Amino acid sequence: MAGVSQTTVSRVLSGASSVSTETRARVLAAIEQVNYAPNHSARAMRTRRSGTVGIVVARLTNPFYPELLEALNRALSAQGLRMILWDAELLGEEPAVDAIRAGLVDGIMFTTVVRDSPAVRAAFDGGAPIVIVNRPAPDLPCDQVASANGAGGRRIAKYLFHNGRRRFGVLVGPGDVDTSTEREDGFRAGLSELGVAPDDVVRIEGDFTHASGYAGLVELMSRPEPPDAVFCVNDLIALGALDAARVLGVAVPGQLWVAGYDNIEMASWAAYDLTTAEQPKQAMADAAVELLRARMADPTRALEMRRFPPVLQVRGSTAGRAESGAPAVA
Amino acid sequence: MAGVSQTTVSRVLSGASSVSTETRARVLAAIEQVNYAPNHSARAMRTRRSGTVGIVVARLTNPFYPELLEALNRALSAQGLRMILWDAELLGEEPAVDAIRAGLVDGIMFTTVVRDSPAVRAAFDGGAPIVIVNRPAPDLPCDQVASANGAGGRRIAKYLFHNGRRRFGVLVGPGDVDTSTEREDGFRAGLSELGVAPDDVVRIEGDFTHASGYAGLVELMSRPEPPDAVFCVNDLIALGALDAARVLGVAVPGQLWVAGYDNIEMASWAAYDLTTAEQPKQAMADAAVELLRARMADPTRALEMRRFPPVLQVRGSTAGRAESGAPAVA
DNA sequence: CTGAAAGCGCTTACAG
DNA sequence: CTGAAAGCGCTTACAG
Repeated sequence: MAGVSQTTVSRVLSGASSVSTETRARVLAAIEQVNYAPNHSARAMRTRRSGTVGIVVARLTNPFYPELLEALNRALSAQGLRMILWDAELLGEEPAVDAIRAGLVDGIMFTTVVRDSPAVRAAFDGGAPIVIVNRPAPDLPCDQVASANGAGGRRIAKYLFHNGRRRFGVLVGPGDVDTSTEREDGFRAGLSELGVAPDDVVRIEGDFTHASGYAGLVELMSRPEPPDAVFCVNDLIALGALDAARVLGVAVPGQLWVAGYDNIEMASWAAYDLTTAEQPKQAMADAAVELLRARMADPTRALEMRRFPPVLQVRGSTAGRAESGAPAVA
Repeated sequence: MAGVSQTTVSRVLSGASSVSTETRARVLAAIEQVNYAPNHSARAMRTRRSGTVGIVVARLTNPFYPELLEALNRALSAQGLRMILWDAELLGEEPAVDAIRAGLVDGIMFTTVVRDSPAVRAAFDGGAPIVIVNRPAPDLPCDQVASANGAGGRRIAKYLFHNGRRRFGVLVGPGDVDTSTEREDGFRAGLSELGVAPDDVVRIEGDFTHASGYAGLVELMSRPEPPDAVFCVNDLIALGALDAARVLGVAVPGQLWVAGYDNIEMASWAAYDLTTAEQPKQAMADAAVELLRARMADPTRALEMRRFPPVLQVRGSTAGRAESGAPAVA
């Protein structure tokens, strides 16, 4: 090399300790010349830090997830961290959990439902740095970031009612997924506070897909007294519902109002123009990274659950009617 | 531990060398009991294999990329590999290239335009295991996988012409991106072979977004002699164009036919029902992984460029007219 | 079939 | 400000 010890090279690379200006220059020149790059594994082995965070996703076909992924990538990059991606549908959550123990990643984030399993349970109980984003899981002991789903559902209920809607449909996801149940429960609670009878809220369970929303709306509209407003627990379902309305010839918003949840990019496109509860994805991603780093720094700190209030985006699928506008007659 | 040497443990873990049945059982039991997980960094340092592949993406907001990402993830998982994800828009391509030298990843795949830079150039010239997927880059020396864009464009041209279309618009991406120029050139070549005058093909340059397609169609339809068919070089542009048609009151397919390229999931939704050239994403992803592994195994093998012929998906945006149907009058 | 030893490429006390 | 030495946790010849 260029006349100095390994130690010194390490020092100029880390920048932590002091090195004479002249030596530093000499080392830098040598590095440049040899095109030297420090070995990641060796460094990770010594420091016990990989600089990498595991992200567990599923259903990338729901545009919400790529959008969240971009936000997470931005938040991680800002902290000099990188992400390794696992698809829970392909492999389950075991590989991610194992990766923590193997030192492959410093921590992981789940953006999906976390199925309980011995390995998963052991990781949580062992206090591994894990954050759950987007899907609240009250019974799992880890830091969490989620939308204030209940408040969001309630807000949409009030918005629809105050604008004259009286017969409601709600298109929900699988019965055991908290994002869906929280939004639905909030919605129903909001309506019930306004005096709407439970019978005037028709519920159809499906999954978080376009196809499910499509089928759900077809079913709703085939009822003797079809609803005049439908709340879909996510945007993808709502887009499916709007497509079904289009095919059935149901006028939106003339005959039916539709609202979603998430505010994915497509919700704003002319074909849909969907009123929806926006999740502040970047803020949520930033919070998730912050919580993960805090946990890594102090494994004993108290668990935190951060809820982000959604912002109502009013668009054409509810006639663009202002949230606080005077009640209109249906 | 359980009465054996480190060497023996390593052997039962790797499974390569022979270990007596009894010893193996004893080791396995101990591993189970201690909940032991081998350290990834140490292993990677010794074997000089990380088992990880870097994927460089951008514009996850174009649904084509999440779909490709899922396919890549599937192909990599099948080989026991994992992926680390970089967003080129956030960080450029340097981190990925550096990661190879640092041994963080065994190779990388670019799914985006690769901007030439000293570091990038050095990696390519050094014969690093790199595969470019989706975006052909003829001047970069590495294995590549791409759609047969020229053939795809030509095929759409013939399809439209043989079904009576005579005045054409083409909505293209940035002028320096090969996917766009190849598709456009194929389209124009196909029309020219059929005797269509270049003046009957109006070209509008934009980018690969919904907004760009929207604006492009508005411009096309404002011309004195608007086209009766528009080819969009990707689906996202086509969806924007269809939304513009909807807003302008231009009937599709009555007044205007629209075709895209990619066959993203949304192309099949009722709101759009878009005729498009499908890219066989899983086959392309499988090929990319195969090429990368072949390169890792033999750095001296000849460079390969694999082209995948697209499959025409005929839908409502071109009246669902069969590809080989008798010419209809416009 | 099994083990002792070397070494992968770093960082970090410990000395000077 | 700089260096020699130890050690992170594995795998892989080399012996037996």
